[in-house]
Amino acid sequence: MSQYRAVKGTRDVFPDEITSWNHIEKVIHRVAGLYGFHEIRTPVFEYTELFQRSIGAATDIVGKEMFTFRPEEKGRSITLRPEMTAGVMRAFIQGNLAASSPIHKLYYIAELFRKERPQAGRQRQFSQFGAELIGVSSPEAVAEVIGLMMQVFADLGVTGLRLRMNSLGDVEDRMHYIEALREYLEPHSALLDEHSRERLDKNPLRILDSKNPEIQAIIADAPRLHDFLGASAIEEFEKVLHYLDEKGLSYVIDPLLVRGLDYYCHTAFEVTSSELGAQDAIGGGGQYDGLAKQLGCKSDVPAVGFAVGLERLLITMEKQGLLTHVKQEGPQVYVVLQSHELVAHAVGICDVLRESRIRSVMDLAGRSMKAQMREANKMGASYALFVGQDELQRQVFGLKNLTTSEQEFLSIQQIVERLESSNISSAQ
RNA sequence: GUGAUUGUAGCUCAGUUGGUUAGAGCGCCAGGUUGUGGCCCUGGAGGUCGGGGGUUCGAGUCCCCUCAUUCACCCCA
Repeated sequence: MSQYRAVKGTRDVFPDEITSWNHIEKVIHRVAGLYGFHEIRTPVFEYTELFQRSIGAATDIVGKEMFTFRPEEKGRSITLRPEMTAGVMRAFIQGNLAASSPIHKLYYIAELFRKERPQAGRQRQFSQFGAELIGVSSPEAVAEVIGLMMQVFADLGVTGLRLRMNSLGDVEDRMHYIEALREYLEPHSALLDEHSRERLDKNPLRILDSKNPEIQAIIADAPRLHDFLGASAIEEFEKVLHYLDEKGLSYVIDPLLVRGLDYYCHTAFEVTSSELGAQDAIGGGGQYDGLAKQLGCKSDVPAVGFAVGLERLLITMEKQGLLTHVKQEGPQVYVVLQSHELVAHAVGICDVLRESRIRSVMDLAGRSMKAQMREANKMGASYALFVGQDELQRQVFGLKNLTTSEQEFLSIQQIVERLESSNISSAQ
């Protein structure tokens, strides 16, 4: 056991798993492009106030889950990003993107950090793919964003997901509701657990999605958020649902769905996977029409977005057997040396092959031919190319097809031609 | 932050009521005649049994502490 381990809640991704990641990322880039979204990258850390102001100082994320530090003793406090929306919005405002176009469609694949106790599907460093549509948050825009997210799942072959929808109304609706909820809960406060009691004045909405059955019983008779929504909010929400119907996306309306970030309003949604255990949210998002202004933007900038947990997506896909076919590509040629003294010739041959874009490897460890053949086989090489005294003298080398076991003797030039043509056919 | 769980070779795990040089499978390395893989066979390397203390004639096996893991609460993607 090594003295040095990866930090708690972090992990290494080794080459055999990278192929799965590449596969997922490729689909994300393709689908995002299909919907006209452009990639954005922002710094991994931001000034701490950005998150306090956007996510909400009373939220758990900001309250106790952030990696915060002060690089200079008297300098400003900095935080490793616990989510992406705040940073993207900050960049949007700072870069004055609004000046170039009223609408911006951005997406990202990014590493995030949250100081939580690690558990299945929950790491301290994790990655999300997400999209932010900034400038409009009409029902069409909301539906497009949800459509993008669901199509990524669909294109990856993921099944059995549950999409839950809710409307939080506008800020005023919400204020009224929070008051009513607080009024209802106050008399029950003795029955609430410690967490919920604390939230009662800080963030009462969060009590709604508590997993504690006793609290759920109390919540059952609580006033409903839906009854506090204005007519326009209801109308908008129904339009969103209509678009989802049109797209053939199935969903359930969950009046208790509340998201943990303060900036959400109107439509909120979450996708859960039954393959996941306790941490079953694979993606979620909603509208955040007020965020830009909260961050100092002069004009109102409505927006919608979502984020998908890539580790959770990966776990789900693994459980559904969607990654077994994604394998690392083996080399086309494994150059087998008769003896290690000929190593310089093998280097030269590899150079020639690689110049012709033929993926080739050779043994660098000086192993026996048998070991080299075994490795070639294990790597999934298509051909073995034998280099020995005879070959070098005659300048004709044995090329063995490792699937058919057929072997022929060819010059390097002929070998290059042979493999280049197989390159072309495999590319098609 | 709280609770529980586990911690023996690179990986997955066995290790009987505490008793001699700690095992298996897979993987790795080398062989199975003269320059050639996938199957099979043989051999080999590799572990201060997470770390520290204690009980005992004797501890991988019991006790305490510590570190780490995993799962759940919580939170969220």
